[in-house]
Amino acid sequence: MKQLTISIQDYLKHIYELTENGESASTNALAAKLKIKPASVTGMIQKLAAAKPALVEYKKHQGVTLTAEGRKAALEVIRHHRLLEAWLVQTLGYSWDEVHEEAERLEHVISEDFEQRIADAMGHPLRDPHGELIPTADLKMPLEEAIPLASLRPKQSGTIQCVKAADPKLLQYLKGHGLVPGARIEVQEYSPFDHNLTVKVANKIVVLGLNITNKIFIEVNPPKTSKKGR
Amino acid sequence: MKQLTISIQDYLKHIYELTENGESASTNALAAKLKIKPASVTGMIQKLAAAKPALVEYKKHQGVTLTAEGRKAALEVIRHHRLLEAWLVQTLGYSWDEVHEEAERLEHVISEDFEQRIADAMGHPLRDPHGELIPTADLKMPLEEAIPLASLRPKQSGTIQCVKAADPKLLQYLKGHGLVPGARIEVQEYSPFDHNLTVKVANKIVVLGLNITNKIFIEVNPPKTSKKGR
DNA sequence: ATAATAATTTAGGTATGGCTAAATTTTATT
DNA sequence: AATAAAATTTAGCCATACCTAAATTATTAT
Repeated sequence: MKQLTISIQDYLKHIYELTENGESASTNALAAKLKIKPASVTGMIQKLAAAKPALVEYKKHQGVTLTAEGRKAALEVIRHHRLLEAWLVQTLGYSWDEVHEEAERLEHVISEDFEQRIADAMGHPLRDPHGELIPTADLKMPLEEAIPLASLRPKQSGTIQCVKAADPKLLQYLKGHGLVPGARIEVQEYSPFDHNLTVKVANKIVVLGLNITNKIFIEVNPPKTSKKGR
Repeated sequence: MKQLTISIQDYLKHIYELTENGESASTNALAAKLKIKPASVTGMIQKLAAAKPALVEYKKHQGVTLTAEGRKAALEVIRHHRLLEAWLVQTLGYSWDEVHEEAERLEHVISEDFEQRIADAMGHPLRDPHGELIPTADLKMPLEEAIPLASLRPKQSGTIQCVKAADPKLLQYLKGHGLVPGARIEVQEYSPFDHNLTVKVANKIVVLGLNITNKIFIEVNPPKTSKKGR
């Protein structure tokens, strides 16, 4: 497979993220995510669909999905990104709200050799500093067991696995409340009208809106049934 | 100063290297170094000379030199490159013949923040793994005291400071003979016709041609005069 | 000094990957 | 079903940075 341009790598990565839920990625959504105009997106996806091994599946007015080829390429970029984030945090003391931007540029230029060296150096981590799963070296995405905090209800508890956010301000805010991967969390109240959740983390009580609870992913503790063990 | 394209950064870096000796860089030499056609170089240097703060000084058919602006930009890239080489060798176990290519791509995308973090982490090294001087944070190139091995004659001795070579094969060869920065070296014979030097390094004798002795830079020991101290 | 050669520049072309404005579809509303 | 609104595509432009071929200028040799 030939070397893809940085631009194409970016398209594929963002298409991957938009299609993770199984839906196809719309021109507009892609344009918004890439911060370019929709018309430019149309041009590029036509090119990606026409490529010799097609990288995307595309029919006019129906959005795009990745082909197997395209997905491989996307996972390669995502693997680079997440390994880099982990590595920058571990070895250069970046905080989790600073790494994204740096990794965003480095992900396109590091060699496979570099990728392997940092993966080895870190002992092949499963997740990046935000808790996002890192695609394996053979480019398969591990299965995510965690579910959105938004789907939990009072009495349920678990451990934060992943925080899907990039905005530095938000990340700083979350860290300030102890809402980081590894933290244990317990839902205390649910407000059905605004979908706010009152939760306990780090021995403190916080009320979180849907905007936030949708971005925090939890591995849920088994419900305590009548006190017989398992 | 606005952000320069990768292409422009590369031009400036190579112009810097070609003009270190004080001469101007010819279109042809630049083209050879950049591995592009001379016609393309002409176009670009015209653009660089016409830039709002001019980056190069250029008169038709007379080659280019850097302006103060251009030199700053070149030194920034070179600082990135050399810090990265040192960093990759120190933390990821790259060997000195492997780092160049990787640094070549990374140098254009790392942030100033990244630059500072690795410089701090390494304690602000003076030289990279080849012994090349690293421009300071305020973009001044330290003065090189070392002189080419080619200019030494029998009885002279010194320490290798720098090996100006990028070709991996050559670098491996040199390392195999102990011709690395820090090694002590003593000239034993000089052959005036082919300019070969017979030298002693690491307790072994090697004969080196001008191609090599021009690339190894030595900090010379003071001559042993009659045995009175200094 | 002239001719041959080498170096450099000009002219015109290509591929990438953006943009705007206008045309077309699709979707939603009445 | 007709129309309004939104999404998408087409068409035509622009900048970057490379290329080839031809023209020009410099340099070198006779």
